[in-house]
Amino acid sequence: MQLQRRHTLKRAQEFAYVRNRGLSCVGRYFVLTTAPIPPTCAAGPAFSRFGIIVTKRVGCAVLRNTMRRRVRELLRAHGESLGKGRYVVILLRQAAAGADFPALREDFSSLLARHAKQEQHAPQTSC
RNA sequence: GUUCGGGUUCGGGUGGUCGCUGCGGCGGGGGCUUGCGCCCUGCGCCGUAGAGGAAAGUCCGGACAUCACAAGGCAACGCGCCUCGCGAAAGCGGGGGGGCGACGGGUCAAUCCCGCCGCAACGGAAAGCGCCACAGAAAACAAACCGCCCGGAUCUCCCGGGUAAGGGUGAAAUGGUGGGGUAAGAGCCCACCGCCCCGAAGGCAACAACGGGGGCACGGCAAGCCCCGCGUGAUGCAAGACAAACAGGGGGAAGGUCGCCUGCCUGCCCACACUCCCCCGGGUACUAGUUGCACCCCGCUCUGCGCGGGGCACGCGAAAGCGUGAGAAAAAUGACCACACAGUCCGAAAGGACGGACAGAAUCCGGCUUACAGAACCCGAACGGCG
RNA sequence: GUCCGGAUCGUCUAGAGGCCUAGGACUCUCGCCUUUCACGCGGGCAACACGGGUUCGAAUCCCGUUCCGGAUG
Repeated sequence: MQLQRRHTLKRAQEFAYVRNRGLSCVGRYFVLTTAPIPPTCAAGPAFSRFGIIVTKRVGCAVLRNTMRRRVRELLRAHGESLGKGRYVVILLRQAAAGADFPALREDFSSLLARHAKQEQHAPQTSC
């Protein structure tokens, strides 16, 4: 799937919305949180929007850039299974520092499966 | 050839598939227009460009911008041997001078001299103030604890005087060695060395061969205050410029006062409400607008960052010349695969495994500092081999 | 991004070149007191972020590094 500028979350309000309202799922390297797109958003739910959080405790700037790019690549390859019309926030944990791409991919796909299961059981949260 | 030290350059390569951001073209969509057409775009395709030597730390210096305009003084801050070169400046480099430290040698010995190597923010301590703990008799300007010598005495012990050679303390103690001299001593006198002053060959200069004079005083710290010389207005692209909408109201300040080059003062200028401050209220398009801002200037122009000319920087090259010129904005420059090339580990070998140093542009440029695997080249030193 | 400031026991701090082998309070710990606990009394452990330089001598002065914090739309 595509991952252009319009597919990214930008404002602090949007990140706070996902953290307050969304369902989260913790893996070895990531914390995945998703929420339905808010009705106040003027844009249609034609696509999902993603935000990646890489804090300073992950490492120096070069390492943070590399990890963020690997997560972007994961989303580009596997992000479609999260469905459309959602806000998605992915937080990199400290253990992810220096993890290579196959390990990240394995953890991410298992996290996606668990997240889909959780989504089925949980009722749709009211906005 | 090996090792060590210093310097310069480079600091991962080639190809493929998929992807991201900027720009351009074509198409799509939207808006305006009767229309030609113009504008916008969070869309698609194609083309093209896309992290560093330190991009880092933010330690210096500039460009640029604003503070209405330019000026002087004080304060504050920075720099500080001489000379040459580069540079806008900061700074960098070459050479030299004196200084300090280690080593070796000279010498009876030394704080002295010579050689060699290394180091440094290296103006001034006889302009002034301050500090120099402990120890020591005494720590900065004069003094004398133990001693030594002379004289006296109530004669081991005390008193007066002379002395600064010896002892001990300290980071630092009133020039050093030898000789003369003396009651004992002392630059008291002499020789050599050192030091200070004057002159001076030489040197662009810092400096200084050498000569004369002086018995010799002037301890250290200025990365303590300070003095001398030179320099600096302040604030920083979140500087600033442009554009939309709206609605203003109330209170206060000072009459030579507010503001002003924003640490202080003077001077000058402007205003006398159109100033400044406070409070209440209103507006805010754009996913925080556009620009500054991504080589620059000029010309042509089919209006396309297209062409031409000139200039700047960098790279390649012997030269002529050729090539290149990131520009994001919750922030692109990536992921994977293959092949060679370095590197580490295991192994006798074949081979196998691991796996790319330090590190990510944010207005730009020049330096400084810090981090750094490895490669190439050059210079110097030591050791060894061959001729 | 730009511009500033700071670092001392586990915590909060004192310190302005020698009195510092760094003081105080809380904490911790040992003992005393008490039938026991608390309070109190006495003792102990425990720090100058790191690396250079100036100086006879540095927590203090200077330079660099590391870490932490603040202001600014």
